[in-house]
Amino acid sequence: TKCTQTIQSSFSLHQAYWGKSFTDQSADEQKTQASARSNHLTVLSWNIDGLDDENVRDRVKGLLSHLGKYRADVVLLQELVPPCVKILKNVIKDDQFLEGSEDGYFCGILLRKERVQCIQSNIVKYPTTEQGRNLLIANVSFSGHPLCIMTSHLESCKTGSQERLNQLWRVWKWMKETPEDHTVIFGGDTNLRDWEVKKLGGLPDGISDVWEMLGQPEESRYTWDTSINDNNDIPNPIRLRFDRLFLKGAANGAQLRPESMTLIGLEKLKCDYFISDHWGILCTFKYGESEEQCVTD
Amino acid sequence: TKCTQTIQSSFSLHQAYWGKSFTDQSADEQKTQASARSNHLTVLSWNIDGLDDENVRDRVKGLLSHLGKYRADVVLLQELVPPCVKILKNVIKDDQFLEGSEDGYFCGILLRKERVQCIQSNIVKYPTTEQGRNLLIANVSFSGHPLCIMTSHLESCKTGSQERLNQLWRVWKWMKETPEDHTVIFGGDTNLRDWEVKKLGGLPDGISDVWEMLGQPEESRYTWDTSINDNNDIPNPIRLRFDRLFLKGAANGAQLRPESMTLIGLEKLKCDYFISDHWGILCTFKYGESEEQCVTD
DNA sequence: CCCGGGAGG
DNA sequence: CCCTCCCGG
Repeated sequence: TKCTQTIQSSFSLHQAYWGKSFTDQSADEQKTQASARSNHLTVLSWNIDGLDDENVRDRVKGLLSHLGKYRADVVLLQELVPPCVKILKNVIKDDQFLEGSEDGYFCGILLRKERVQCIQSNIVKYPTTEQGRNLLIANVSFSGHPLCIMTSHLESCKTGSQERLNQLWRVWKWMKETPEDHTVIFGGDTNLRDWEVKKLGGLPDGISDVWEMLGQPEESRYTWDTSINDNNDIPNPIRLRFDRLFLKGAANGAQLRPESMTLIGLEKLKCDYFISDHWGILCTFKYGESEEQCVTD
Repeated sequence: TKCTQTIQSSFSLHQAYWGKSFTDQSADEQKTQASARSNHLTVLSWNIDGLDDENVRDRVKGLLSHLGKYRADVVLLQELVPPCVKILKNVIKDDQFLEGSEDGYFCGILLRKERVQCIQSNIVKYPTTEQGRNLLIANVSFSGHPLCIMTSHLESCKTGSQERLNQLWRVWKWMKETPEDHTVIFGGDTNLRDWEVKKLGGLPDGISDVWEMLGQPEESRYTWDTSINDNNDIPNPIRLRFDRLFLKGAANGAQLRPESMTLIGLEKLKCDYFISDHWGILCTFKYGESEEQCVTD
């Protein structure tokens, strides 16, 4: 019976990812079609709270449902833990997996192989992290466009402010130093407070906050929100924009522009728990004409 | 016997102040002589930690010994509490007492009547204090010179930084607005960190830090020093210059200049405790020729 | 009246 | 992984 349970469980996890679990098939097909268009790129970033041991199986299943539903071209995960990675690899066969570490908790990048080809990947250490954080980078090709994908989980907690800003500075440095023919997308759990970015003098020239580019939509502002999410049993309503995407455009050629940003993971599981204490960010981008071409047209 | 004890205790307190308790009589006489010279002014500022209930009687006795030893013309005390005030008033008969409040803990000014005549006193509220702090002011006459004496205990703790700087700003404002024929001396527990003064752009024009005027003597730098003072059972060595004196010179006439600054209360009592967690500051000033007169001489 | 860590809301 | 309070170092 133990074996049967495992198979059934495994089956339900595969089913969660591969289908039959969502009723609105037409919406799924629309999304798949959007994603499949070669000038559209979808990116999903999510801190999945692998350090929380509550309701792990239900939560992983919920995660797989969302990954299967949206089939993002690029998935950026934070707080992965080895058991979770094992399950994801077992279920998801059409993605390439990059991981920031092998033990503890760490970031990961999932690339849909038929859409995004990895050229090179890189793990950058934060020399003064006290929480084992690092920066995970993938240089990829998407529809012939060179793209640099980055993710990280910056130092946590209010007390980690100084180190977090050190790390953010390093992320921005890497973005700036990426060859200028590459579009650069960073997505991750920055743990940033707005005043911290101000303290650094705002975003560097050439680097934009994707949420700001989209006009600061209120409904996708707070990615960590204890007024709704009670996974952490925090009684006070606190809402913060911890999870962010940064974009640096390529110097020439087609320009990648954000089209939409949606928060996911907002619904409770049957176990009365959310998939994570963070919402996920689903973001769509489109390659359009470059600025130069627009002007000369 | 209870009555007898009280009389004996009271006697020992009087003795602590009035004499027979210090062996180096010659040093005392020197100090008394210095103080008695009409162009010399002595100021003592001390946070006596009235909120600490340990060894109260021994500590008050120690305080009285120091007050009796130095007989400062002006004594500025912080963290006075009513029982302590009662004792001081009972023992010290030749001083005028000004108090910032009647309950809780508060500042006080003691003026040697035969040397310093109080013209007017004033209590200035800090509108946003969360710790009941205020500014106590005395306009006095010393050897015919108009003098404004101020003391305060600015908002405590690192977290009180913003409020503390509001209060400091207010102190400086009152110093600046004192009639220009008055010399102004502020002394008290400022709880300041050096970076906070920097944040305010340094000292205002016309106001000086007396410790700086004396060339920043290292031996009287730290008035709160857990590397020596273990009253608070803090194992880490932390040294801060919380207690400060500010001086604004008079616009004309004789100029008051600091001559020396000494920390007091550095010795442990028999009960293996210090009088306070702060050292006291004993400062001597001298009236000299005004700058104008120096130049024209 | 320092600082950091742990518990509880 | 919010905040505040309390305690110990």
